[in-house]
Amino acid sequence: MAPLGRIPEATVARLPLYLRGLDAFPVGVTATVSSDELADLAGVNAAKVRKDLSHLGTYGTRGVGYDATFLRFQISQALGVANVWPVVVCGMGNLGRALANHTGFTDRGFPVVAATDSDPDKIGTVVDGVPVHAPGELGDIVRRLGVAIGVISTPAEAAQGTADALVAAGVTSIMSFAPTVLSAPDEVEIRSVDLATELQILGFHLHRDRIAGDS
Amino acid sequence: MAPLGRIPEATVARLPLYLRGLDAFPVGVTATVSSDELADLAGVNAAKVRKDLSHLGTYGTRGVGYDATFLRFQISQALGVANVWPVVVCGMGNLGRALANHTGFTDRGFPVVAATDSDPDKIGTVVDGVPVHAPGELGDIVRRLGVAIGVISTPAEAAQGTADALVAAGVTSIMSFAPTVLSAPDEVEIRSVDLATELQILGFHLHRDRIAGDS
DNA sequence: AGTCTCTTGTGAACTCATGCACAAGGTGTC
DNA sequence: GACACCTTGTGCATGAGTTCACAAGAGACT
Repeated sequence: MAPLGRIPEATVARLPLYLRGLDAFPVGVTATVSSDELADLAGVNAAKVRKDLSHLGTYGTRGVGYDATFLRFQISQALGVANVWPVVVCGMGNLGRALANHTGFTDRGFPVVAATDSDPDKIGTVVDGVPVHAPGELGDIVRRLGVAIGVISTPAEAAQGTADALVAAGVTSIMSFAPTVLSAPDEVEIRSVDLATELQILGFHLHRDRIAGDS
Repeated sequence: MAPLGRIPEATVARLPLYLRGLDAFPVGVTATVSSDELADLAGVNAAKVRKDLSHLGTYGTRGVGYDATFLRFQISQALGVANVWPVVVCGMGNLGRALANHTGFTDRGFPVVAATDSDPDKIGTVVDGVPVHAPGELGDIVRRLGVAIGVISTPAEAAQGTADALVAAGVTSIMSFAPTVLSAPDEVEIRSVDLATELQILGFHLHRDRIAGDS
């Protein structure tokens, strides 16, 4: 009903999952997919799928399901997948190098076009096709290569400075792996992924289960 | 008031952030921290901090704040941080290698004690102190080394098989980086982190802002 | 046409989480 | 001891997100 109202954050976070699930259907072949099937493919439940898709104004066919091709188009449209957003990786440690070389990024429209690192031995080299520059050149890189997203994989101490440099260069989307809080203007979108924190959450449940077992 | 009731999931997810924030206070020195300060350190607001801590039955002192040392102890207790949970990394590609070598894991009580990979050239080698085994040995590794958590950093195609093997070996906590949905029994806790999905969410906002700008 | 079966789209209840606002209860000062 | 000043702990209102349940439609078969 709402052709393009505000899409809830929770829905936005699931749209990529649906898109990923639709990869199970070959392109060019007409096929229909029900909310039930898509729910399985995305790992959520059917009611959520239907409500989420209703926010896109996507119309499935009652009694039949959704046309897989058209649905893919609709979700791609909403997510802006057609765009290509160049990425710069800041901090070429173990994690940074893995990210720079991550094929899943380029495949989905997020080519890593450059990297920065403070190690003089790395500056000027090309790692897996990605040129490594000095942190001071960040502003220049962003402007020259049209970088839209900055990935921070520096040590925690350097993270805020890196974020500041990215913001100063006009980057408004940041994904950080540094285990620290970053401050930035409101218009800058920051997604923070702390791997150790994720493990601690798993650890909490293990701990709880063990206590529950000791009865 | 509630010495140990059920702690809401949202609170559990923030406890590691508080713990991380408390690192700003030196151990052994008595210091007090207010909910306001801790909120800044963890990147949330003060009301949330107080409500979260109230779930632990933690008592701060009105007019003063929380004793940093005691608070650290309380949160550590709740999270079960005293325990050490050995981790096995499945899939030693770029990402797997970075994870196996990630100091943040060992530092927080999650030592990577072994890894698996299907590449015959890697099997039998030791990468950054972590021995690499064949996937078939997974069950044996888990039992022998007391592995509590499995990290899946294999390609998507191999992820489900790896998860099945982990579950069969008795692992009930899995962290997956594979871009696919994993199925497992209910008692198994799975945390899925898809890096490309995270970028797509950032991309959505960039896309939206660009459209909003074109007016 | 009528009926049966299927699946969407959505109103409504419900759960979970957030944020406000303030009383309760400490500390320190005069 | 009284008073001023803090900061916690929490009741309550608000909001976001999830789930249920079912009417409304679309196709298929007779």
